[in-house]
Amino acid sequence: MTPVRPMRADAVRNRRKILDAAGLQIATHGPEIGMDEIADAAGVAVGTLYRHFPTKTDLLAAVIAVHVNEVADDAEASLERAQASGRAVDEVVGFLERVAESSAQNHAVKAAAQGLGIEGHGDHTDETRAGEALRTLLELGKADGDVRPDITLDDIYLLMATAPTAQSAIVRRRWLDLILPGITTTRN
Amino acid sequence: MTPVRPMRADAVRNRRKILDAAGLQIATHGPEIGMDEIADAAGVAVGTLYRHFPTKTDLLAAVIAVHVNEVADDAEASLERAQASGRAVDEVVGFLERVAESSAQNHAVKAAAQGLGIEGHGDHTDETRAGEALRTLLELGKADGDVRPDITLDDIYLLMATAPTAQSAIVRRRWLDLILPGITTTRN
Amino acid sequence: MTPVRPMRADAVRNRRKILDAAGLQIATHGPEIGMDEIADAAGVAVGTLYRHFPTKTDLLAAVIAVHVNEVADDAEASLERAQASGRAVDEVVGFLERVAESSAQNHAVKAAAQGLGIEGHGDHTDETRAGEALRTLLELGKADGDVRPDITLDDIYLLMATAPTAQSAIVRRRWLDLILPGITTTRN
Amino acid sequence: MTPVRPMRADAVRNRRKILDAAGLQIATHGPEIGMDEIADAAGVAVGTLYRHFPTKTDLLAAVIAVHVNEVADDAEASLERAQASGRAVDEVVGFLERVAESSAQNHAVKAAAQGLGIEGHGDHTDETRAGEALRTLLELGKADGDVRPDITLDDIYLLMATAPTAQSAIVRRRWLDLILPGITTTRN
DNA sequence: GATGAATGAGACTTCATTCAT
DNA sequence: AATGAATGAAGTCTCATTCAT
Repeated sequence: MTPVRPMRADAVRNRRKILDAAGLQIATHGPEIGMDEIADAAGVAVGTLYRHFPTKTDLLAAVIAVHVNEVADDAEASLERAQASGRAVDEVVGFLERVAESSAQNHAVKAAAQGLGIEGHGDHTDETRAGEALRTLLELGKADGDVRPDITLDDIYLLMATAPTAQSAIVRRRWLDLILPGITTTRN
Repeated sequence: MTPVRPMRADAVRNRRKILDAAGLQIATHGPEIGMDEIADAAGVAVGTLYRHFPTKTDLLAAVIAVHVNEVADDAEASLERAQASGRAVDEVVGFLERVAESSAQNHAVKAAAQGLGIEGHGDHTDETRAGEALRTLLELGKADGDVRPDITLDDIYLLMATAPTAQSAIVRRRWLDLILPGITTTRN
Repeated sequence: MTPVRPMRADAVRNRRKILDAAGLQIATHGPEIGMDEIADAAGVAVGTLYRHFPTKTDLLAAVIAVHVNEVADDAEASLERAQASGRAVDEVVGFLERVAESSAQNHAVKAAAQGLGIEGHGDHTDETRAGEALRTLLELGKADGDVRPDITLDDIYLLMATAPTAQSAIVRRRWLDLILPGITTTRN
Repeated sequence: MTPVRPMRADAVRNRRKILDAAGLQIATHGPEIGMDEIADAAGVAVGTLYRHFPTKTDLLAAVIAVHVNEVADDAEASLERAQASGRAVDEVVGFLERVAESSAQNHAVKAAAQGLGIEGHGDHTDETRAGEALRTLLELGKADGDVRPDITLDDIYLLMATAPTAQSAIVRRRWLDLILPGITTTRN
């Protein structure tokens, strides 16, 4: 699966620079940002950008994939902590909080989240990783009696997709407060 | 406040045709739909479209205003029914359900909803109407003991803004189920 | 078949300007000339060019169609003269001479000629007109005993397609001399 | 005249691979084929291609030169056979037939042929070889009384340049039939 | 007022050529 | 000497907006 010949060091560096710049530009100006601007921001020429991502769509997909990857990492880390601490609900809550917090990546992340539950073309590895970690996390929470027994993985995806990512910390916190009673059994 | 010279009858008709067409086209194809397509769908020429709305932004704003207006109507109707029936929570829930249901109007409605709570350019009459009706509705619900006492108008706006408007009826219903425990006192 | 609403006068003017400019530019610089250059040469903006011809291919096709049309006119005129004068061979020769002479239109005409016998998408009217006139012309020439009896319309097309359109008058004349013995019965 | 430092064996090999690939690609896709595609087809990297041919134009010229060389070989072989057999006309005809037959090389060959009579940059050796052989061949034919006495070398070049190289065998054969009466004295 | 043709900046993408590895 | 990544000018086409009819 790995390419026979590894990428040249500078190519790798450029790929990352482009991905970073694209993520930032898209987050700042939305996906309608021009390819030239992204190339500028990455400090490369357009041609280089197109060598790495033959199409704007490809670039967008790659940016989303990066986020899906990060989300998957986060989910797995959350699960590990939950297994160590025994406080699964807290990790569920923390996970949702952080997802909503990725406001910087705005639309892209939301699209990624929706992709998690809905679409997904190409390598689904990260989607799967995230899904499995989150499912286990939920089970742990249910076993603890802290997560409502009818909550499913799709519910989490739905909340991820509707999180107010572009809002202030206060609003995001309030959103969590509104959402939590629906997924936890906490009496309040 | 009313314009000195009233609009010619056909101009009024055109304005409505354009607004309807724009709403539909935007809902169907997103806001990146071309002005020509909208004009076509409205059965007028672009020039006419631009006479009524000097800018695409203006048109979008007008489309949103229409929805804000509808939402305001809905809010007031909900309030009236609540006052008659004494079941305010039900009306709050129904209201949120219908808002989420405006999926056909997709992006536009969400923008409208966000506009409600956050921005608001031009005539705020409808925003005000909606706000007042909803606030009263919430008070009624709290008085009944059915709505959590800490729920504010902004909370409703936040939920409206994050409703999964573009999803299926099942998903929207599930979202309501997840959301309701956060705003009601219902034990379940 | 004719559009209900006739083209606006200025649109017609522009269409012609574009077609003329395109013909000249293509003849001068080949079909790889840029759309912007053609627009400039026509004295219009690119947008106008694209309004009239949605695609470069469409423009090329239109330019060719113009030439096919001219060739058809020429063929019919040749036939008429032949019927009047009774000298069909002379008209065949003259026709071929003029076709080779359209050097200004270079590749485009050659493509058109090839299109006559081979391809042809859309309105074949002119192809048909040219074909019928030329066929009759050949029959006349054969009846006179001046055109070899085995010469077919396709032979004429083949010669049109291989005429040295881009060469000097002297070369074109020499080409005719080389070609004529093959189609005429003239003893020399 | 020979380079001081002989090419390295692998460089020679690469040069030939490139030339072959270029010839094939150009014949298949036309001269607008990309340098990368040619390099790929040759199994080398673009850099290597550019080391051998500093410019696309240079590469095209080299491809043409290959064909000119082949044509020269063909012309000389034809002459030799004519001298042996005493049937010069047959060799003229055969030569033209084979030239038209190089359809695979399409545009390139035609460009080469035109180059023969008109341009010619760099080493004219092959042009000269071809010219001398063909001229002698014509003289032989005229001496036999089979080739029209007014036919010149330029006439042959003109026919080579206008041969329907890209057409089917049937069409090419028909073209020969049309052309031959112009250059031979054969009564038919 | 309505119409729809014209405008032209800007978007995405390609490709001959250069240059670091 | 080969490799293939980087460059960036240029090409085709779109679309919000203007303006002659």
